[in-house]
Amino acid sequence: MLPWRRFPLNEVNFAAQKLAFVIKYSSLIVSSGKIQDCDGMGSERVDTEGKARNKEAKMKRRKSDHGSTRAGGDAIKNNKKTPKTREKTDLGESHKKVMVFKSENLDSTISASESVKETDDDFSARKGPKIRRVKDESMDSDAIPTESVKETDNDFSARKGLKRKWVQDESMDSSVIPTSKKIKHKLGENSDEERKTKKSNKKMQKKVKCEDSNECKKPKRTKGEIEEARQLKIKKKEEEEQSRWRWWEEEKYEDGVKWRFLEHSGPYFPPEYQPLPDNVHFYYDGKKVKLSLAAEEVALFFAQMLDHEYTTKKVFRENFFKDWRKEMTDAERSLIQDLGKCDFGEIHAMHKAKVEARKNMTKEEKQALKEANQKIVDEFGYCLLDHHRERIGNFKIEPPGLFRGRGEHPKQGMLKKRIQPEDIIINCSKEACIPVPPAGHRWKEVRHDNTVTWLVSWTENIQGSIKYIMLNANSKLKGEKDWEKYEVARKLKSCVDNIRSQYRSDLKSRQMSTRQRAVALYFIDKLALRAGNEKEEGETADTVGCCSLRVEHITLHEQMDGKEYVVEFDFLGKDSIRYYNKVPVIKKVFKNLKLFLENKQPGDELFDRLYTSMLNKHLSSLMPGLTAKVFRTYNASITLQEQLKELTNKSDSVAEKLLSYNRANRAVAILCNHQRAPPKTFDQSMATLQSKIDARKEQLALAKSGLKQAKKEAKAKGSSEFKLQTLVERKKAAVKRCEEQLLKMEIQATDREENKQIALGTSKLNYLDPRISVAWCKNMGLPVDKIYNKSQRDKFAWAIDMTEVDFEF
DNA sequence: TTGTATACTTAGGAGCGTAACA
DNA sequence: TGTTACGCTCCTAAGTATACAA
Repeated sequence: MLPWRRFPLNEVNFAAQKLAFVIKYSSLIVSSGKIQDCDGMGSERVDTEGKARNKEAKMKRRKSDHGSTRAGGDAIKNNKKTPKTREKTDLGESHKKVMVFKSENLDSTISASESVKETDDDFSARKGPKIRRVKDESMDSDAIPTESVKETDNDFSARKGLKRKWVQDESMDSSVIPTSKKIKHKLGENSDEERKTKKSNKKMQKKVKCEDSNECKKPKRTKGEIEEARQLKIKKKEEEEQSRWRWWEEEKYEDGVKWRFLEHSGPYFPPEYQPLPDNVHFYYDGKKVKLSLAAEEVALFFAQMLDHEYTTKKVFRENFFKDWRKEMTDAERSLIQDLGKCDFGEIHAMHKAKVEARKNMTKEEKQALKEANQKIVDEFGYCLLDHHRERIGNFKIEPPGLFRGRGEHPKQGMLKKRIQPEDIIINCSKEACIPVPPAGHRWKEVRHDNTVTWLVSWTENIQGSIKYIMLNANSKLKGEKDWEKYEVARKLKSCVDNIRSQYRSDLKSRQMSTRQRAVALYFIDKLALRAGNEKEEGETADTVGCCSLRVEHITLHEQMDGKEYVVEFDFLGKDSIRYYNKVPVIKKVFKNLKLFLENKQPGDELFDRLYTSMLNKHLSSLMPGLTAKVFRTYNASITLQEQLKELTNKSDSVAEKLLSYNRANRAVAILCNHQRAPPKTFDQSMATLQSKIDARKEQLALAKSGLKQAKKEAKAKGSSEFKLQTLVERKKAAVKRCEEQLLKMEIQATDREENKQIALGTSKLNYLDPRISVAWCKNMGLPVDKIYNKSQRDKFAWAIDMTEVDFEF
């Protein structure tokens, strides 16, 4: 049976869930929908007072906890501070029994002999005075034997260890580096030209379309021309391959040094604001008002967004109006007091017309625009890093506009100010040509720091955070980091069993903070949750990760859906994406969670004695370089590898193999909760596809009855009738064709439905060791470009080049 | 020791171009 | 030939992790 057949159309809504059953960690199903609008759930549940209280209490505890380590453990503090909790720590009869961990999945790491006993004594010890004498040894780095972290020959760190002392290459001298072309900053220079061209072209546009439609047509290419183009493509590919910097064959610099020579053209600034044309007006309270340039520009930002839901949100409108008024003159400010009385209609219409015009540009206009953009890329889009020309990822300064935070962001609608050269810090080599600032301007600073990878930085005004211009994903600096990331994750593979044993035994630690750490680690490992750093309140949307989970985010069920000890998670994670999951956990985790919840309000922190910094410090003591994030990479990659093994056969067709690859990828995306908003036209396109399927089914039925009829006639008139025999053959072929088309459509429908809310790209680009995919392609006899597009192949060039068929993550 | 700054990765959406299809 | 769906690129927000200064 083909894999897709496992999910017939009428069950596709459950496809993602079903798919999750084939994942090793069967409890990882995320059966949620995505929250587009954080309705009551978030805001109702958020007990802001509780959060503030929480934070303060946590801070105090942080101080006392540090002290308590010396004083004999935080259990004492716990007793002092929360007597009620202490009274309620009787975990019942079950703790008198010997507990044996279920031997499945993650749990399998604990053997029967390792099963943990937890008796009332343990708890009374935690409660009683004895604890005062108990030294906290749980943080002892010896807990995991260092021998367990073995390095293999191909280990990255081993490679690091073999570091060759960097010999100053004479050719790196700035005098030898070809001087970059004269760097010229054209603050908005292009836009004028473009606008003029567009204007004149616009007039001609319809004429050209009607009169010269024949000229616009591409002349049909001859066979020779097609072959020539093919050869050219191959040649280009070869050239590209030859000119590729094979940095993975070179030695790394000493720690911290990122480059020896760096030269670039600086950032590309967005065009200056162009005032509204005379026939476009803003109205306040029904009266025409001519705004100052600064106020007009901000009004345009708002008008441009009128079709977006953002502009209907109270917070967005209030923030916008507040910031807009700051840009107004005194007179404007005293006049414009109510956003509801503002009429941006004409400005909005002008913007829409511009968008429409851009869509309707002629081929020539589009080509001219493309060339102009290419020119900008050529000038600003590359830098010289050591000997090599590297592509820059984001060389354009972010244009001003209204801040679009995700979810219920308290700062949405605020004005994102225009960045000036005076805000910009340039980073390049001392020997390099320093980029020239736009005429009449100067840079904030020029520095020469080769321990960082950024070329340009500035501080944005919304959150006060620093923005950077860095290299493209296919660059050495990014690739090397990526490789290193996967090597650390691979290293975790060799010691994950020990780490799991450790946190399992920590589940019955006498120290509350150690228990909390153990439960958090259990979640991070089992569910691939993010660490959950602390966030400044009121600065961002109310989202959480593992360590910042609050009481309101989990519900405990002793029994649920026929399973024991189920934890129901419901919270907003990164980007305000909802995480909803019902997970059976081991009894010890469940009991601990019960304990952590005691005497807490919904807005209180679940892990009130845990910080990501503590957690990571502990993890790095278990394995160098280990942080919470590494578990996500490790579990994602190992899941892909296992799923590929499970789902694919060498005898499968190419289509089947690719479907299996996507399914394995999808399993990881579900694990990591990578969701996307269903495409706007999803229902419509599914309906269209379904009607096509129905039509095809009818067609098939007709074809089948036609075939039956033809066979009947042929039989009646005898097999010698040649014409009738041909007709039968033709009908047979029609039926076959119909069936194949139907099959194809059904696969398409299933695949589309399964992918409705799942984003595969994020895991593919950030979590899946590319060497697994490359080795799989080699094993399956598939070209890598079946699974990686051009830019992905560039990003993973190191993996494509070095991976052998027998690679194991 | 703790808060803050900094550097970097991870993330989903918008918009555009193009392949597939009727 | 026109329409539609989808893949790709760009954009920038939102995380993680750590270095550093008070």
